Amino acid sequence: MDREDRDVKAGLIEETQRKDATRGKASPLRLTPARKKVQQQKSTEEWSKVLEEPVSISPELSSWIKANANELKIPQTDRRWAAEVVNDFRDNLVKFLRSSSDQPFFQSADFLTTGSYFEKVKIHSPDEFDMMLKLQAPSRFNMKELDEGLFYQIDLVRPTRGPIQVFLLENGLTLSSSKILSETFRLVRKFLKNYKVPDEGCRWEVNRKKPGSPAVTLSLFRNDMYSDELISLDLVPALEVHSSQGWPLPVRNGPDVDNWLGKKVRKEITSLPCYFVPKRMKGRNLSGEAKESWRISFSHVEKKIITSHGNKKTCCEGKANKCCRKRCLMLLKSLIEGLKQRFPKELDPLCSYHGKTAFLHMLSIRFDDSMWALQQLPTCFLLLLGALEAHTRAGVLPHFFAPNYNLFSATVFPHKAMSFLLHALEEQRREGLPLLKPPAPISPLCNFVKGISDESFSLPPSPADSPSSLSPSLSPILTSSSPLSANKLVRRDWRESEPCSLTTGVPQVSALGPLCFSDTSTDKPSILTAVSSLDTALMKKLVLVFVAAFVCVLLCKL
DNA sequence: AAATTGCCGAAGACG
DNA sequence: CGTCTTCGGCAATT
Repeated sequence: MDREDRDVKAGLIEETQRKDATRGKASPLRLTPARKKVQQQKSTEEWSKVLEEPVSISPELSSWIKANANELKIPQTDRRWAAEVVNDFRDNLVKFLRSSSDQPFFQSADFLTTGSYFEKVKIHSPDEFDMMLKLQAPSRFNMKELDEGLFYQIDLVRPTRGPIQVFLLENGLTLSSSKILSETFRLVRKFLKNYKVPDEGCRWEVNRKKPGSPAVTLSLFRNDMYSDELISLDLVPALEVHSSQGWPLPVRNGPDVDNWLGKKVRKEITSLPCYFVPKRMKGRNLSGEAKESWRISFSHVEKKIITSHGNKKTCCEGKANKCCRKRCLMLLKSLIEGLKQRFPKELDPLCSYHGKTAFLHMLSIRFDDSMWALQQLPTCFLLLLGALEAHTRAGVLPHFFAPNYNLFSATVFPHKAMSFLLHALEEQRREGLPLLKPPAPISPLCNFVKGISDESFSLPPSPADSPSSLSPSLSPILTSSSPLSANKLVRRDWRESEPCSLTTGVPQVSALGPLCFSDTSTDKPSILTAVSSLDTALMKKLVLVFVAAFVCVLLCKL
């Protein structure tokens, strides 16, 4: 531990020296355009704090962060099975849409894979997938800004008789986001009627439409009667506006990446097409057009710049140049998930995109690869966390591509939630980041269960084998009390029973939750996994209750 | 011209 | 640590 700490400190000093010596000019944190831009966006003092205050970091905290960073990867057995199921769905849906004369506008559809799984920053388990269903725009559009560069009304430049016609409002020009979305729902449902999942033990279900969501969300279940969601897949129809038309005016300049990725890359980025997803603006009493608003999407660009994130070409080439950028984002996502899991109601407006946005801003400011050396992961992560804290404190988090849009504005992120988040973040920092959660204190019971399922069902390497290896880790042991996440499986249940977690809050679970999932199927592997997960769940509950009772007794005696 | 093939980089697994 | 493998992405090819 001492050694590690020395390494970290040595790394820090080294970095400082290099910065001062080899880049004789001003420190990047002072005078660069990026810095100036940020200063315009938010208070100077906040950023000075975030970026210049030396981060003091205890050896314990350092190794805690490192240990957690190693717990984020997704196991290959799970990944393999999930990839097979998801890819098969995708390929067949595309085939279906192309051959579907029923809806000509969707015949040109193609997939664009986005989101954290495909950015290789998905953590813990391949249980969430995001895909955009690209829809080719047949002609030119007027993109009328509705809200700070993020929401638009989309009108055809002139009337058309093309297949897009059925998705226009009465004026014959305005493209209706709700009509496109409902049609996507209809087509997906129609597709599923005749679609067979490669793993016969499973089925896809279309979730109910959520107001304001641009996605058709599908859940993969095992065929047991009370099965839990194994995979959630977001399918978002995305209108592709051809690159020849350029990005809409409010975002025309592209993101602030000149120092980090270079002007040339920014040009390349803005010459890509842009996409619009059928997302309604938030707010009551919207006008007719505002109800049909579209949100501009940069998922494809985000994916590009996260996968090729280096300031120099050599970043992450070979072992010596490995950087810790992605690991930092993964850690931040993990913390955000942890916070949301513990405070589902209070932190409902918080999502991983806030973390991603803070991350992107951070990359554009701390642009040099040497600042992200792998050994400096704890420092870098704490800086990133500090940046999120600063954004929270200021109530300002500009969208990375539409900087006039504040993701932390009170209309989308209520003050109450904002100050709760600030408190929660400060508390996490104070307490040494307990919600990053421990490096698998894997309970013996867990191993025992896993051992059983692995050994007694070492089926031949067939589709049937994979789910049984996936299920134990995905089993629904505790479910959150939040209605939003109630149907979402909650993994790494032991987090709830960590001693440290008891200091920050009572686990928000129903003590009888697992009983609801008791399962009476005839399928062998699923019986096993259901029962074993029930066992672990009950055991953990019992332990928790026992500990609580013990504490009570102690307190009473005092 | 839809579908197959091969190549490469990223990252997990394993010794 | 280094090596092997898998997956995703791309484009050439048939």
